[in-house]
Amino acid sequence: MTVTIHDVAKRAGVGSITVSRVINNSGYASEETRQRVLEAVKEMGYVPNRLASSLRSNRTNVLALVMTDITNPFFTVAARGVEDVANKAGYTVIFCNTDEDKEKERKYVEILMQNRVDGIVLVPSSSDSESVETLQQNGKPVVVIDRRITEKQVDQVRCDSVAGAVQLTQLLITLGHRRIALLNGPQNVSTASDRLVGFNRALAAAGIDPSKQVVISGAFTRESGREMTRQVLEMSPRPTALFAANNFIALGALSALESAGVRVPEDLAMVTFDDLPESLVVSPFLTVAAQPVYEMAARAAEMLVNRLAGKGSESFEEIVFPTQLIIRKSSGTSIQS
Amino acid sequence: MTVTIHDVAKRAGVGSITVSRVINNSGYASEETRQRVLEAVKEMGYVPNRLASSLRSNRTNVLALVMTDITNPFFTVAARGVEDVANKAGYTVIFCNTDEDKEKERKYVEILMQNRVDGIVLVPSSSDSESVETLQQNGKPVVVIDRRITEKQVDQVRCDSVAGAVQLTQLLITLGHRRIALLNGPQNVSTASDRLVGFNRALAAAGIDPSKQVVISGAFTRESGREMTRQVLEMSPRPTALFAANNFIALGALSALESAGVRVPEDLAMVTFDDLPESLVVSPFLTVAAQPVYEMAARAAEMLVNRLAGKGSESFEEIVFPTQLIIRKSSGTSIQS
DNA sequence: CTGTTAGCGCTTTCAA
DNA sequence: TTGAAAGCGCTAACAG
Repeated sequence: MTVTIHDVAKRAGVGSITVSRVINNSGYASEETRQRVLEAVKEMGYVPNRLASSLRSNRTNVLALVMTDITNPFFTVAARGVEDVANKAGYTVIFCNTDEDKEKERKYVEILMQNRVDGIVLVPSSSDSESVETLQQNGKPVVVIDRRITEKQVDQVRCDSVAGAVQLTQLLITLGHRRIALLNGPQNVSTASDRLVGFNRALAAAGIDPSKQVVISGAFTRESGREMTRQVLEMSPRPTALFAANNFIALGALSALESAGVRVPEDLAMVTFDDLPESLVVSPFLTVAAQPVYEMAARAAEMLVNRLAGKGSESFEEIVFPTQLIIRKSSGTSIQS
Repeated sequence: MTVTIHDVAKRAGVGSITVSRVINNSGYASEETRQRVLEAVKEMGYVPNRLASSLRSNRTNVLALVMTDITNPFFTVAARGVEDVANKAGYTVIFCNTDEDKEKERKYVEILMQNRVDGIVLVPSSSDSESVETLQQNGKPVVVIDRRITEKQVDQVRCDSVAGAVQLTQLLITLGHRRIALLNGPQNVSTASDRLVGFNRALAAAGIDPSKQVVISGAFTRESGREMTRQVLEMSPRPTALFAANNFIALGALSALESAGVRVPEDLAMVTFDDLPESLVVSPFLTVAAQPVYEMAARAAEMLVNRLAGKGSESFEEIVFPTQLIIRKSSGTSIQS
């Protein structure tokens, strides 16, 4: 029924291992033999069976990127970063969405291990994710990206969320703001907790009591951003500035503010983490701490590829990229307080 | 080294086939045996090898979505539609980006066949894509989505681009526009050619000579949208309305218009195909012909899953969804011509 | 430069 | 309800 390597071998009048060598460009083969084999392959419409090949060789040449939500432009850019590097190194990439759900993450990791992917780039759904442990126990190289994981020996690539939050907060303070609301992500995600740390640090350094500021913890979603913003708008005195912990929260905030007729930055200043990709924005307006997502993802993929090639460093690497402060209109100008 | 099914079998004191049955919930197994097997599985940290399983059973339980660009929100929504349905049916989904490149598409299809995925949802990079033929020759079920393919017997799911373009064009005509510029995608993609057909049809029906209208063919990208818009702005007499053939072209147009200080809709009216996902838009502004992307993708996945379950219809199905005209501000009000 | 042998880990087939 | 034997298609290891 299906054409196998043996059929091709017979047709070409060679041994099947020779066909294997020609197909995979491994080992020697005389030019003449090579031609005959390739011809037979074409004539018979032979499609190598990677399942068999991988079973035997113990390599699939497949990597996986486990992330929270491909719907977020942040991650779709990350996906391209991983894919580009991986493809160049001869790997195919599989993408998985965990929706910030620990159980979904566990399931995907299980499936990936069953399918014997060679390595994994992981955006852990929460700080106490057990995926790294599971994977390492099974001898699968992992690189954790974007978020920290508690007490784990593992390769990591991420941005300096603390420093980025400090920059954004300092900017607002410099502009005269003394009541700033932080619309944050879930506490159990390191990017959220780190941004809170940076927020507090900048406030304290400026002699402002952090405990008197408004900090709301929600989800990294637009809907949550709207909801948190509504809460802020009902406060009195109302904060004069908003610090959104990621792009989706910022979009939700903008939408809620517009509904309420609150102008940015005239009535309320705003800053946020994560820039939106140029392709999706008509005219950039938000003051942001931008993360070099593509580079981070590409770097993570490189580390993985290197480990698989036996070229990785002995110890685990931890790479922290700086954020870039981009000041635009949403943060406004100095205010009188 | 690795724990195999035999190791588990030995530990549980049963035959390996029994372990297989318990793991896959196939065939009979007494409750006692089942418990002993599951215990052994857990104790030994056994991870079934799907490569071996698939090699033997000739099923991978993996589907693939081959699309042009996951960076486009249109496709990220489509991805979720396929994934949700597929997961529910017990399949994992692999995503591939072709970047509208025929060669890349060919390569991915090749890899997917080598990996013996069970079926494929395909957004063909161009109307003359040969992927369908290749896949069908290898007995792989395919469902073509979003775009038509010339002269092919294959399951298809898409939107009625002609009717959508007619609606958008009619709206502009009704508002008094007589000089409309169509910023289109590449000619060899059916959604582009169909939208041109609808555009012309609506004009002709209104007694306007289509051949006197401005039609530019570019790519479905933001950069191309900018470039085409610049061309339009230099024309004299300048068109009074813009018809963008997809969301990225529209975003590029908006950006170019803003740079040029041209206001929408006051100075120039605008309509476009494809709505942007709610999560990415602060306040919807564009008048669009919206496509039910998620539903289309889900339907395509269903067809595929059904075929694989032997429940598909005898003949090939062709499902065409209607577009939904959503009138917002960008199309403006009636003008005097 | 080429081939033989064996076996990767699982499930199908048949038998009990 | 359970098991033994065979083999899916390929490549590692060795030999020539």
